[in-house]
Amino acid sequence: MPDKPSIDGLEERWMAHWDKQGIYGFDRDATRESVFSIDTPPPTVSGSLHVGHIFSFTHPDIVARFWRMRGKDVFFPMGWDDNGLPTERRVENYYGVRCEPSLPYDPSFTPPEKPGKEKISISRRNFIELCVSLTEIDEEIFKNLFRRLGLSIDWSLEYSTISAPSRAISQRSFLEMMARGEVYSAEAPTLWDIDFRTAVSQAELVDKDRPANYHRIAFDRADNTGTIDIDTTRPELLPSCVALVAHPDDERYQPLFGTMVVTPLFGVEVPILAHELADPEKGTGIAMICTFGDTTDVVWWRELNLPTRALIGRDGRFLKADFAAEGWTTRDAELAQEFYDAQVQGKTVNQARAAIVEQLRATGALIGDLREITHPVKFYEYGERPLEIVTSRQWFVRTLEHRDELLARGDEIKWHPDFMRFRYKSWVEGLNVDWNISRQRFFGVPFPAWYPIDEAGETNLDIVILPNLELLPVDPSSDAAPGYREDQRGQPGGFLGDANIMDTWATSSLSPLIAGQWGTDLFARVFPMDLRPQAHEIIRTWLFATVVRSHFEFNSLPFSDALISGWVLDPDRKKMSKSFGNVVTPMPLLEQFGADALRYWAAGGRPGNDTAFDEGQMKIGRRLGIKILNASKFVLGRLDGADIAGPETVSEPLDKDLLSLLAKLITETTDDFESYDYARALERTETFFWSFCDDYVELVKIRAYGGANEGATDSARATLAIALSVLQRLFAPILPFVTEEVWQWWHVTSVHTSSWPTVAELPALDGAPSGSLYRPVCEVLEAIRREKSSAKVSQRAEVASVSVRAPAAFLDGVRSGEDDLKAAGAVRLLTMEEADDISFVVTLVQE
RNA sequence: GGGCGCUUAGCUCAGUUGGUUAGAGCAGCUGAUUUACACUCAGCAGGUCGGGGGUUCGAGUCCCUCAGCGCCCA
Repeated sequence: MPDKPSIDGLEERWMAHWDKQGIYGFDRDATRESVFSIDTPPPTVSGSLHVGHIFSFTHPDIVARFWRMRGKDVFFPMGWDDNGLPTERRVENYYGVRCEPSLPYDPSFTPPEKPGKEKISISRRNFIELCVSLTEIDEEIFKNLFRRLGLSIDWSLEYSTISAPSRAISQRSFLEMMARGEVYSAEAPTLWDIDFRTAVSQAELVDKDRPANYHRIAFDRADNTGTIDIDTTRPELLPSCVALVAHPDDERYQPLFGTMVVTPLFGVEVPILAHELADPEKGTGIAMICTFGDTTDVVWWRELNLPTRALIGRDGRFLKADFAAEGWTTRDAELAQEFYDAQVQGKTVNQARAAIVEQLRATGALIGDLREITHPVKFYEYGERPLEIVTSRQWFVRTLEHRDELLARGDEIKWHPDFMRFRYKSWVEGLNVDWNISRQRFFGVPFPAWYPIDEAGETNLDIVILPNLELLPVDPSSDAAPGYREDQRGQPGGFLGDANIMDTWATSSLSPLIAGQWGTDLFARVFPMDLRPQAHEIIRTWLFATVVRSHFEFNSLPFSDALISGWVLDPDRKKMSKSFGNVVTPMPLLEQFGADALRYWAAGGRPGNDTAFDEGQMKIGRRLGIKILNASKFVLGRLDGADIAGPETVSEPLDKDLLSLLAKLITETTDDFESYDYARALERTETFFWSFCDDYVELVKIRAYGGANEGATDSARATLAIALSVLQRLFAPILPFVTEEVWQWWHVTSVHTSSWPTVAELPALDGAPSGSLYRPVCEVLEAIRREKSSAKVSQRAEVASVSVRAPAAFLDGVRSGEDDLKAAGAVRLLTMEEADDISFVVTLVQE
């Protein structure tokens, strides 16, 4: 025990010690019943580290530490989500490169020190190599932070979502879904980002409010009896128009249902149809359906069996169109073609809009002025331009037809806090397309699939060649299809590898399988997991996807409980995010306040509660740590090391009463931790601890030094020792470093592998109501202090007399601490008199 | 448009199933000072519990309603 204990430098010392002792290692022989398993969120390492990582990873660590002390074999792995578009973007910006799949591999390529003005095009393999090497560096930085924070991770269980084992598991799960018919490929309208040139899924959409203009356009009725006006924000899609639509109850349009109109400029005949999704309040109440302007168009197209006239290409420019083609009834195909070829084809959306609007105005089909509006537009979450919907071949997981089962799974989860179940429910209820898991990108898990090329050189996408499980992981763009030679790639009679990669969530949703090493004996020892800790913004992605995969693969939940952390808000209560520029980086904070102090702040964030970044709380946490050091030093200094007395030594009623309060604290905090209310447990423990230091320790200080009554001295010492031991352990899950420090002053093993305190280890209580003695004593002590404070004298100043008038029960309490009160308050005379009300008269010794 | 949260002291938040005079910490103010701790201790002050209505012997807590903030879904 040091003379001057210090809060600084504890992290380094104890981390090294824990590593050496391997105290957080998972017992590979543990049975499922004895295990508490955590499906740790694999952070996206290409994102920047911020204080939110401290916040949200502290929470599961507190839970892990609690259950470890409760005797569970805690399975607490760590993974890194490195595959996916965020990493690609980071590599592109970090090195100034761009992936160009048509380029050959350059084994001698080294990236420039600093990114140049122009992006360098490199091969897919070179690009992926950069992704791998950069994520390794990023992962090391994250790992350092998490170790410094004291997360009780078993680092031998570390994984990454792009590693070979992860790829093998991801591909295996895909193949099993194929075999069960849960995944399919189809040519379908696809949400498409024209900059990243990839499909995205519904879960990756965000609505952004954007200004737009309503254009009122007149369609001639086919029988020349007049015109129908529609409002649209996307007049450029006029050549893709396949119908007009109004609400079936809309009396204005009811007579027109089934009749035909003619599109302006292009002269294509389209029907007027009825559908509930048409909003009578919006514009003129009748809308044009184009293939495809938005997701509602897709619904109309599907449900009304409309033709496809998709004209926007994967680069966001208009494709070729043939107005004389079969299925198009065009009044003057030649005229339409001429205008389209000259003004629309090859143009971007904005260019085409300008040309079409100009022509509409010239022909008089544009009615009145444009009307400015602001409306929500769908974007890919990382995208800069609105999504388009293009037709492409993609892999889909069947979620829509399992909606009811998936909703039932959501009900089965124990959510902390409970109201988070609504996030899941409303998401599942709002699903409108199957889960698209294929991406036209580079750094991800490839689909284990090839397609045969016939003798004529045509690829047959309807025949999928799949590998055997023992070959996994495979890369169809470098591994030949089973039964083929590499030189048959792309040749007539040969094969073609599937060039797509999987969505990041398609792999990270297998985190329980990856961390649990599916296919080995470990898996059954940890699955289904006990806990999924995560942030609420990824309920619709990671949590939902994990439930889907586990439902299909095991017909079970992947975890029983979900612990949802809130956000870290800046002091102005705005969400911390890179784009706001209000992100706080954690390392300087760790250095300034220490890990325990940051954990203290994080522990104040109840499940689901957004929590303001607050250095004040960190200071308080640091102060608490210092107090624990000093209080421990004092109490342990009162005990002669060797003869720490057991519970049977506690003889004084006042001491027993204090311990009865401690028993209550143990019961309550244990309940709190079991129900994931670590914040409440901390609050109770902290309150008890400060009162213990300021009141109890002060009261028994003199007695504990030793005096005439040996039994009373031993009783005080034993009580101090018991309380200290319990308090150190109650704080341990939240403040692992300082509690380890003080624990090892009097124990040879770690506090983190000690057993959680129980009421049973305390002295048997006499059944007296908790605090009935201790509290009156504290009240008298307070009265004495108050008097000294208002007289502006030292707390050590002598008191001539204290007279207490109170009911008998209160006086019994005071009597139990009579000697302690006189010693602690420097009181010469303490008198008691029975009365109905409580009152004190404190008379100081006159100087 | 539907849903979910939140609104309590200057600030950050507790307040379990309705029950004495609504709590804590920080900040503020007044003091104390060397035998665990100035990285300390004691004390004081500070609130119409977002507004309105209702149920009840009794409402921060339950019901209705309005307002503001935040988020989720469409």
